[in-house]
Amino acid sequence: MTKKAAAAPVQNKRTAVLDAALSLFSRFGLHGTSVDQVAARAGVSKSNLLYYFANKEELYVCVLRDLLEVWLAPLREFSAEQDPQQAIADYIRRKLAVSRDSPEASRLFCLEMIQGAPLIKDELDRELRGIVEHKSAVIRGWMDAGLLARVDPEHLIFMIWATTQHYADFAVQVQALTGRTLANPEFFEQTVASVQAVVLRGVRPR
Amino acid sequence: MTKKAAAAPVQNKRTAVLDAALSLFSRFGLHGTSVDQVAARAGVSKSNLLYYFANKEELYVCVLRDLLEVWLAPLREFSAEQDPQQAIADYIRRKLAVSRDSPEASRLFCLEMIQGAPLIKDELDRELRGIVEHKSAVIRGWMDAGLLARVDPEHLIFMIWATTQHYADFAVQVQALTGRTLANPEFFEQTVASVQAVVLRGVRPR
DNA sequence: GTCTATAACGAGATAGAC
DNA sequence: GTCTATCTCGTTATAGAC
Repeated sequence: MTKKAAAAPVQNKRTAVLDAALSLFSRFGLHGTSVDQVAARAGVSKSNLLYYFANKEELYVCVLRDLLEVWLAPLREFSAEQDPQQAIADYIRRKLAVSRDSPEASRLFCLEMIQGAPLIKDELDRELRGIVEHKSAVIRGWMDAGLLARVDPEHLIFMIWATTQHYADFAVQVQALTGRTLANPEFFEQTVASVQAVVLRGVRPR
Repeated sequence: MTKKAAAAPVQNKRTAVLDAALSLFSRFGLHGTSVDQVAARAGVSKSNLLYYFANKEELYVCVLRDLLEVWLAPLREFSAEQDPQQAIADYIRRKLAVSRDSPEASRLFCLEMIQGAPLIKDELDRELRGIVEHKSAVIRGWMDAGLLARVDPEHLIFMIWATTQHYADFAVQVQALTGRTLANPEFFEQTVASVQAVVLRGVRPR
């Protein structure tokens, strides 16, 4: 109890710093963001921040690690027990919800990927590869059973990833062209429906 | 003639610098790249580079301007005179060809978008908005004529953009998961076929 | 047009008092 | 744990000779 009471403020500070860091790194990148800026936004001093995180890069990696979990969660839920059409529809909705609720995480993930993901490449290779292979096998099973039209599962997965992330990563462009973002509930539902419609028709068996 | 002979080397240097800059900016971003690095890669001295470009930001904006043209070209070609299925199939192929041939341009474009495109937002608003509205109208016309299933044209365009760019922007991830990139001719054709298949079936009228 | 030298600044990181 | 002060280095940009 006493331990928890003492540790809580520390955790709060760490969290505040991580939140501030995500927000700034996702907009300006690692090199475009100064430790000072992160500290200011988190409401701590620079040297205090550097007491919690040994250096800037360690902070960055911590942010990325948290990120990876958010990014992977919807894929982990993708289930083999469901009806295939329903599983895909649900996955699209969940992924779009992530783009709506954690656009900064999505953008930083994208930034990191573009730069070759030097800091999380190993983890990505290990973690993601296994999950994707598993989910691809599930999709392939559905196709074998005649429940889905035959398309390369990897390309199908890429298409869903790319399309759903686009609304977070290119939010500025989407906003410029449609006047809206996923934060608008009506636009969110319209987007879910459109993406689901094209993808589901695209894999519906003849 | 004499003028051209004198101007050519200068143009070559400018071009070399712009090429080097694109390559580095697209990997490390504006702040992650030093003028020194760009100069070294272009084979000129730093101060010489700063003779051609007043400062780093001007160089960056020049790179972005060239980029925008590459990025917009396939969309401009998107024609209303064609058969809709063929027009969409061609557009997907051309866009994937850009991802294969100019992955750095695609990545820098994405980087810039994520950061809110502060430097080219105005141009983007003007240029892109007009084209997209025009192409959307064409697609809507096809739908009205019963040649395509009814989907929101903007979302359809986003889906094609996102999916085709993904192979450039997330090349590292694609490589990690499939072992290949668009540089592989076989993989390129397989990708074109998969994306076309899903999208075209997705918009095929009932 | 091209180079060397250097000014001027910003940012990451550390030292040490409290 | 938190602060102030400071060290140190990399980088942009300029000055000025050739």
